[in-house]
Amino acid sequence: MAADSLTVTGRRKSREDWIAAARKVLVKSGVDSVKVDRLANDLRATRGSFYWHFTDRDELLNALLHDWEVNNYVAISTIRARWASSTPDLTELIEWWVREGTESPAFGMAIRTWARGDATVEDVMHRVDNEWINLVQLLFSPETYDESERLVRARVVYFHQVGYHALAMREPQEERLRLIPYYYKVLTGREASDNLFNALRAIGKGEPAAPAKTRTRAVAKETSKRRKRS
Amino acid sequence: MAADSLTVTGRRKSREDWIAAARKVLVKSGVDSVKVDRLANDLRATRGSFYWHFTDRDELLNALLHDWEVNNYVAISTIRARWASSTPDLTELIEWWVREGTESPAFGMAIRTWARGDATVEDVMHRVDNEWINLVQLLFSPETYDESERLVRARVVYFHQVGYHALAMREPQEERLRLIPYYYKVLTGREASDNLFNALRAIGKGEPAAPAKTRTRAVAKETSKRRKRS
DNA sequence: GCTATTCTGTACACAACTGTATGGAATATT
DNA sequence: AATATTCCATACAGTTGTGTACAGAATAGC
Repeated sequence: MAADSLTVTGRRKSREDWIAAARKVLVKSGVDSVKVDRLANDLRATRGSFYWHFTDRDELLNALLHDWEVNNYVAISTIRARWASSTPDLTELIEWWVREGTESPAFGMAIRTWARGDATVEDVMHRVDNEWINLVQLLFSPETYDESERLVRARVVYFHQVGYHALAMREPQEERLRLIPYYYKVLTGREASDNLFNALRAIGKGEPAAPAKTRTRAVAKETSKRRKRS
Repeated sequence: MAADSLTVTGRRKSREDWIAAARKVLVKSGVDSVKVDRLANDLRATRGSFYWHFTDRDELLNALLHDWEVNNYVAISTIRARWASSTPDLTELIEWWVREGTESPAFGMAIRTWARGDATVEDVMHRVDNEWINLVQLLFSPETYDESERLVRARVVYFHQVGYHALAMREPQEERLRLIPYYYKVLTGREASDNLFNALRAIGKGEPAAPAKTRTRAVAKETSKRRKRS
């Protein structure tokens, strides 16, 4: 439990250690830079270890993709569950997105680029994106908005969020929080609620970022089935 | 002039041939897949040729980045010029973005991923993004919107567009065009203008896509100065 | 047609990777 | 403590890639 998840010196390397190291490289330099050879260096281990945990470089890549997929589904259904009992509100999403730090969005971006050259990855990505868009649509009730506008509003909310990450914006948290009510207004067409202001205040004070933690945790244990990369 | 820009069989390979081939790989698989070795295969040439045109693999990469930057500035200042003489309207941007086909946005995405691992690329990207956002802000007059709302509206427009590309949405042109008036309404808060409908009709009929051509044309000739990749 | 210049292929030296085989270290089990 | 199991380092064989050197082909200039 006394984890030092960075270089993981000393103790033996678990499957998850390799995946974590791989994710770091994936995020920073893309799939093609994920070389077991370099990971071994990073982890101060040898490739011998790797090939005990994984049959293949491909299996590692599968694990990476699978983790991302699962993390997203977890996030989506958590929010969906919350929205089943109370009125859906953009605040919930904003909170989630603001809290997910810097690692998780970068992971997403890496996946998206990867998807351009690999049909399997692209499929996963599209499935996840569709789920998100479906979720966001719940924000706009069918009574108030017609079918097409609902779709478009949901897309704008989601695209805008993904775009934000794509730009790798690095503005101070303070400024980001300051602007959020404006986003709320532009995206929903309504003035920001008290709910939102309270949530922002909480985030500003550095509350324990529960959601972010959930999203980062590795999940897959056995994805073994070989996936052919196009 | 009788170009067959794909495999470029027969005739000698120009610097631009190499760059074009490289861009194709960059877009599909990321920087780290841009290997002079493979490009030579693709072009049915040998590495000997490459190393006459370029001192380095790095020089090729520089050229790629430089092209992207210039293409963007060209686009931005074209629109800015148009908006100097007539009232800025989102229609102009939408036209531009819809027309730029599938290659150019993918190029942008590749650059964005590349930027995560290379500070120089990141700088270029941020400069370009800022220029775009400044441009888009012209859509929202300071008389009608306060400073922060202007910024946020411009961002939402731009982020949303980048996000759209990040998702690699592939819906039929028809459907895309159908939804555009809704986007217009959501993004500006106003109903779509006649202008827009006319523009959409023109695009629907497959007008010569002038802007897209401009953006795709290679530009750099000598970028030689070596850039250190982090 | 001859010469100068521009471009390309081939050969060489070496670095970065993948995957396999295997002996033995580290840890758990009794 | 002895034994079984899990995990890792090393050595080997092969592929992919970078960059240099140089001879000579292709093209342009005269």
